[in-house]
Amino acid sequence: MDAFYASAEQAAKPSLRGKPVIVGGLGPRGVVATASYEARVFGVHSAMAMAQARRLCPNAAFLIPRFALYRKVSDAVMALLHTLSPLVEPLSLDEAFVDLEAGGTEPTVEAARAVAERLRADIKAVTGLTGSVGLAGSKMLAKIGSEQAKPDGLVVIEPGTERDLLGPMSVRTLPGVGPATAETLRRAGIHTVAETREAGEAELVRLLGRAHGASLFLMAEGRDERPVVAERDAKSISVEDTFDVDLTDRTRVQLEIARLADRCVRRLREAGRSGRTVVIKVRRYDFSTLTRSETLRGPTDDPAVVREAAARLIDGVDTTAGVRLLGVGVSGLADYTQEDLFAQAAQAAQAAQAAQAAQTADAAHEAVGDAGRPPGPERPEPVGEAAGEASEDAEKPRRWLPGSDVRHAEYGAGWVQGSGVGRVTVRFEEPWSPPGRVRTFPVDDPALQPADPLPLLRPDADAGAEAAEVPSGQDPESGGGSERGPEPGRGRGQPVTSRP
DNA sequence: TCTGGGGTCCTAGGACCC
DNA sequence: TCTGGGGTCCTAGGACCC
Repeated sequence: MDAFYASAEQAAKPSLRGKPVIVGGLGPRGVVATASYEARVFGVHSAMAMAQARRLCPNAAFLIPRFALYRKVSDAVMALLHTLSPLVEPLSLDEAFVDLEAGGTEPTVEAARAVAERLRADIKAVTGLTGSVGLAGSKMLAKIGSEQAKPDGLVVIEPGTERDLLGPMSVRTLPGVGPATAETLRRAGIHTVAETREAGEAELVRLLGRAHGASLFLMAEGRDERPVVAERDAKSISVEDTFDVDLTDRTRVQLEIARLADRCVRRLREAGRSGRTVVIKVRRYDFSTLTRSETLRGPTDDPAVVREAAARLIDGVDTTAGVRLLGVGVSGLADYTQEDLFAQAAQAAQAAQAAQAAQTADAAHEAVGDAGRPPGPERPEPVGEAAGEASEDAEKPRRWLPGSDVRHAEYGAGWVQGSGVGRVTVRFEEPWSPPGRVRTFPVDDPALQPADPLPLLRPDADAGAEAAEVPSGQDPESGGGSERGPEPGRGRGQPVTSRP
């Protein structure tokens, strides 16, 4: 998808079409997630500090990301991809590899091009947004092609042309070559893909290490045999927060670590997983970053266990000079749910009894190591306890973040344009309306309420029975990630979501 | 008013084991 | 009693990607 978040915002907010839009963190330490093409003209790009983006392009619209919307659009696009092949490898919300051969597309440039053009039309019809396609014989070249195709284009890299195409390009074009690798290569006089190739595998391995050097050499030659792999299981789950102001108070640091641990476990449980290694991450005032980890005897999804491990780990870290970021993660994931862990705990207890009996009989023999132990929870707890569910703050003051959806009792759907000094400014428009007008309210105006994102395309009465069957009464707590829009992709022009 | 958040993979040293 | 050669696991850090 082209400038995905920014394009989705422009599609949702008619007044922003054709204008610079910058989506990202709006706090003092925010960075740009996506800049619209109009904003890129001013030099704004992803990962730039938001402060710098504001200097470069002060008249842009600055918006927080609305992931619930992006996820719905993404689901719709991914569903279209799955109609082409069972082998779809998502890289992020807005990008995926598709193995067309595995989907039965005739292996000719003409057939592949036809499939891709139809896909691009379908994406436009279903989401209202544009996407770009790279077609090639490998993942690396397909990706390079799709970047050349942006925005709203299609590029085919024909077999046999790969080496000539890559030769003059910057080595940064190759996947896996970032700032550090590029600098190492630059010092060795290597700037282009052709020079990388000429350096030879042995030299690249000497410069970059075994794995990196060897894979870079293959890529530089245009050789990339990596298969398209559908739905890989996550290997770790983590959460982290950067604070607007550095934390120095030790008790506050401990409190935040405990909160992060709970959030991390909540996500772990939502995924139906448990993990064995707990990691904390600390970024200090000077941006130096360290991690500390502890591996438990068995996987857990118990918030108390993760909280306690994280607390032990932060105990060993000096934070007196101030920390700007804290994180908690879990790796060594297993597919166990809490119920499974229970069954296992019971089994482990039985096994331990048996082992003890055997050991008593066998006392003179060599000791039994931990390796023989079946995995079990570090500390089993009743399933129903739900210790992770922190009590919600009942009366949090409402925060009106720019870009977020609202509904006014009288004026209808709109979005927050800005807020301050007790007032909030709302623009009332819908994705299918003309640009709307702005009104200002007191921040605590009861007529103004947060709302769910509207679909990007107007729900169409002619969309047919399928759309009509979508359950009405969209639930107000959508956006939690579990909700999925109605299945798209079965008919052209069907909206991503449907509302009553 | 410098530098988010969520991931993956690789390297390297030490412990430990056979 | 001058002391090899694997292999795995754990920890920590770093590069890279979107």
